[in-house]
Amino acid sequence: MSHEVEKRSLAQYLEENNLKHTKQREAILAAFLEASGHITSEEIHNRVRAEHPNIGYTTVYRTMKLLCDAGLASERHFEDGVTRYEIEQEHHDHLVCLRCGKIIEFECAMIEKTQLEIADRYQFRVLRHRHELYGHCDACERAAAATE
Amino acid sequence: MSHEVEKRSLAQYLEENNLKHTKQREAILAAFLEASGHITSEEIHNRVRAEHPNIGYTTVYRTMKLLCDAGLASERHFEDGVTRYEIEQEHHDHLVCLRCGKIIEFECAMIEKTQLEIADRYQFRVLRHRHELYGHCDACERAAAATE
DNA sequence: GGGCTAATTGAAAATAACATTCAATTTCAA
DNA sequence: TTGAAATTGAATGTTATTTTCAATTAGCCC
Repeated sequence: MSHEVEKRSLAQYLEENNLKHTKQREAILAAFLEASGHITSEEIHNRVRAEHPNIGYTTVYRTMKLLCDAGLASERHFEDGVTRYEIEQEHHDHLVCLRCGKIIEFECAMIEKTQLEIADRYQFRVLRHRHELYGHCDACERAAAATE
Repeated sequence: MSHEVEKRSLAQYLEENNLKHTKQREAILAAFLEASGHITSEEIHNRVRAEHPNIGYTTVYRTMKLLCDAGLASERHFEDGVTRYEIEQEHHDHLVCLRCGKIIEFECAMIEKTQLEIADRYQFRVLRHRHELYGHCDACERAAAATE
């Protein structure tokens, strides 16, 4: 059994908030963690149903919201309008391929630092941020070149 | 009459694409430009109706899409899930206040440059990007402090 | 272990934002 | 002016997400 840390973290959150520990919540957490990031509710639902065929969409939505509140997941809105969830951990930013949808993560301390300087200039207190570069990944760029 | 440049720009786009110049399109463009950025379709619709009570939502949606194609506007998806349009011009990024919704624009050549270096590292071709810092603006931060 | 009560579930219906359809209207080139 | 093609807007369709509500379940108390 993996994801012990996250399971315990969820259990703690449930307990602290007088919420109940259900197999649905456990299953959804597992499915989400196994998928390793940037997953939609629909994808989570599909994965969960493989093991637990009668867990509904609704429960997936609700549970993902709960995982966000619990600090285990966070919502992301890329430019296709569908909400995706990612594992809440060290902050990272994204390269998003507009052709194949591939998502690459990156981090850059220099940019993070510059951001804060800019915010300072406007007396703005930064709580979180998003930084996404949209374009074509290597494979798609080659494919596009080959087609022309 | 202001916004002459944009009007001419739209007229040119319509002509080049064998599209027609209608008063609805002109009115929507004017309402959009007067609003100065980060506006939703609904807000545009409200503004347009003040002058032209029988222009429908549909026409606003379609026209905003057209203005995007024409390069006069561009779509933005902040974290509330509603599409907003902004005037297409020099690229800039955003500070978004989570309390009052205020949106401040900023630019930073250093960050732009660093971005490209990162993309290079992944053989990624950047077509566009978004960079948003979410937090509290000065006024809201003070308000929050006063409440506590 | 059984009872109890509040939390949870899931199917269905509701909502919100946006897209499409289609008949009626309008633009504009000839 | 005319007529074909584009446009409009009301209504309807979609898609993603949320709410409702009756039925079920978790987990404390005995």
